[in-house]
Amino acid sequence: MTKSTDKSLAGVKEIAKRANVSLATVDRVIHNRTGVSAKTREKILAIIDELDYQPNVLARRLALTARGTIRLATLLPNSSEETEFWRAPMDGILRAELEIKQYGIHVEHYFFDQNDRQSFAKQVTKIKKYKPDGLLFTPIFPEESKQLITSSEAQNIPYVLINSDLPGFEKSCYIGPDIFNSGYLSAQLVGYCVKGKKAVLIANIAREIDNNYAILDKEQGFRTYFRDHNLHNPLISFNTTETDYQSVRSKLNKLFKQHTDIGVVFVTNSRVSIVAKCLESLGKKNILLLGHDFTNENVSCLEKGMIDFLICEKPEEQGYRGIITLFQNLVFSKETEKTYLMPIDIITRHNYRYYRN
Amino acid sequence: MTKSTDKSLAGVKEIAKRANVSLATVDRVIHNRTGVSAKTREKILAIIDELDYQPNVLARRLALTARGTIRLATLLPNSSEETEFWRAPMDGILRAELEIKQYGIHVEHYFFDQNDRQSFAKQVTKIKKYKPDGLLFTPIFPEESKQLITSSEAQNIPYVLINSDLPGFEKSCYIGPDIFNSGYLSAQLVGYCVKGKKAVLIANIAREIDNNYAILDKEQGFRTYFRDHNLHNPLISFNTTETDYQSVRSKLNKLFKQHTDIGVVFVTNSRVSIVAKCLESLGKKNILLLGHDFTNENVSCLEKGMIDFLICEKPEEQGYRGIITLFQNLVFSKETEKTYLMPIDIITRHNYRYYRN
DNA sequence: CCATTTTACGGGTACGTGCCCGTAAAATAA
DNA sequence: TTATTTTACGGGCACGTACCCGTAAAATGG
Repeated sequence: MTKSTDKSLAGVKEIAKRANVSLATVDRVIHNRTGVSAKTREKILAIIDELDYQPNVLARRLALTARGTIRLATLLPNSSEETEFWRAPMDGILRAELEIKQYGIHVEHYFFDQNDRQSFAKQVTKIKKYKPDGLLFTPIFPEESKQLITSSEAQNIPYVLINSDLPGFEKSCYIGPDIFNSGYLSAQLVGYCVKGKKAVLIANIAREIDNNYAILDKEQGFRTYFRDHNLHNPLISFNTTETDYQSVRSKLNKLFKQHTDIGVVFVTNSRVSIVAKCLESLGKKNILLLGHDFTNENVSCLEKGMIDFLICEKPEEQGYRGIITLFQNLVFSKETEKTYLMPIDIITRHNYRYYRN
Repeated sequence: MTKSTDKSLAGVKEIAKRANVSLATVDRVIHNRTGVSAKTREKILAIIDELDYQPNVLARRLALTARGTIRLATLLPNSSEETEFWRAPMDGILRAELEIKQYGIHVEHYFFDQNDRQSFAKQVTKIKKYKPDGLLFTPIFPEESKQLITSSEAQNIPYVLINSDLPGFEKSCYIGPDIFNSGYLSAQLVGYCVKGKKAVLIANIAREIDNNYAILDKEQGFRTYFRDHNLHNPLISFNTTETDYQSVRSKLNKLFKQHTDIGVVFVTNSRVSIVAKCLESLGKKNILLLGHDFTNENVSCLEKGMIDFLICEKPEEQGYRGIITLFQNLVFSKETEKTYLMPIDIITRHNYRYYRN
């Protein structure tokens, strides 16, 4: 049994006593300030090392509240009914906020429209005016996001990217899934469940697909699995930028007439429930349906057996962890991991009840 | 946008100023102490309510450190190579410990031998001598555990059960999986993956099986799924209390000769890797193998494709959350949830890398 | 050798809360 | 009425850290 727990109770006072100096001198050493002779500095550092001194977080923050609050900013899509997904990260952010409010942190929220690059740029200028000490956002628009990163680094303010990555671009912190492998895993599930040589439909339903790494990478991962494992099921891509129910339904209808042997549908984003309803209305049964995200609509379809698998990557925790990361970086100058890859969770109608997003 | 964030900065001082009283009087009201006239009490309570005052956690704990540390005790099986599983909850406990050490909490660890009821009882008497303020344990031995619960309640010390439950017995907090549904979910996976009417082997490999709810409930859940869904695959139970590789191998060998149509093996606890090695050595391929827990051995087999699915219930987090629950109960008198059911996670060789236990 | 600057350090206060102690005023007892 | 208890409140210190201010002693300047 170690005694380290006992030692770690020691504070600045104890150090000062052992070094025969005042609290202030110890303080100077701890904060690398001037005004201490080399000799005493060495002595104090030795004692700090020996005692394995760790500053009391509570007292530190308490003392620091006098110095004013730390300001954080978030930039995420506003969550519409259609893209309910973005509520979860915001929930996580709010939870983190509540937790660290006491430490003198304030968070300001900015929202943009997923279908409007302009709105993103507009919010960015607002944020720059606010001059936050830390920043959290999702790089949905690659070009604008790269600019934001560059300017953040120029001003030396820490930033965190969540939910989707900016492949091949150097950044200081990404929190989210490994999107390629997320697609790869989905394919593995399909591989287990599909019977024979049935065809597999890969459904990309989004306003923008061309620049959308979150979708493109996922499809790549999915297809790669089939290639890696010599599975010869036909893989049919289905792209549509018209995301409403009627459009999706009529297009699916055509596809199913064209390809009569479709046994699986994989939806590359959260719009699974729309597909589920289309399949039901088209009278398509015995089709394995899987897709992404723990939205209310999706879960409700999962529960009824209309969806077989949901792949989820804890969006709530992404938001939470993003804020906590900034907090720890700014307050305790803790170094942030470059990438924190979220688990890729498999949800069915029999474990969704226990899932925490 | 609410202004509540601004208000919540107000502290005791502000309340005192508004009520024209001293800090001490406000303090008395907050802690329901005597020595305040009904009139001023009312006035202060009104102001507290209006300001939505919430005490500063940091300052509170800092002030309280003078009053001595809070003592917690844990009682878990010692983790041998054979039952590596129990390292994870302990890791979580240690992580929590590190986090709340600063708040003046000390945790003492007690261990018992999973195969020896006596050792459990012995540790219980030691714990009673220690007189902890809070207790965390796993109720592997039902009778002894019930006694421990009863005595804890008599002395009014909060306790948390983790990992497996004590069905039908009233207790104040359980943190762990819904074991029955965990088995149910495993069966669902089998249902998706199994081809035709192949037989399914349910392997219970443990020193004690009769009283082992963690195993019995799981098997029940598994079988119930097959009944609920009219699946007529033969389900064969395989019980053995000899847990070493050689014994398991020879018994499996006999079984496979007896039943030639076995297509699936479900191991009801963490001893999946042993079975994996047996299957390999017996030259059995194309058998779907699934079981429990994210141990090193299991993961290594998963990686190599010898195991198809691992079902996990975040044992690390169970330990972490258990300690945090006690902490919040004791320090912030936060009421504890009666049951916190952990997610039931599905791990394959393509998402295990991202899993956090 | 004295005046001025620099170095090296100690004293003291603040952060928000918990709690002990002291004490006027009010209530009760003699 | 006076002595004693009770009520209702204020003052002040402590928790561990951060940081401002003041000041002897040492170093430098002329």
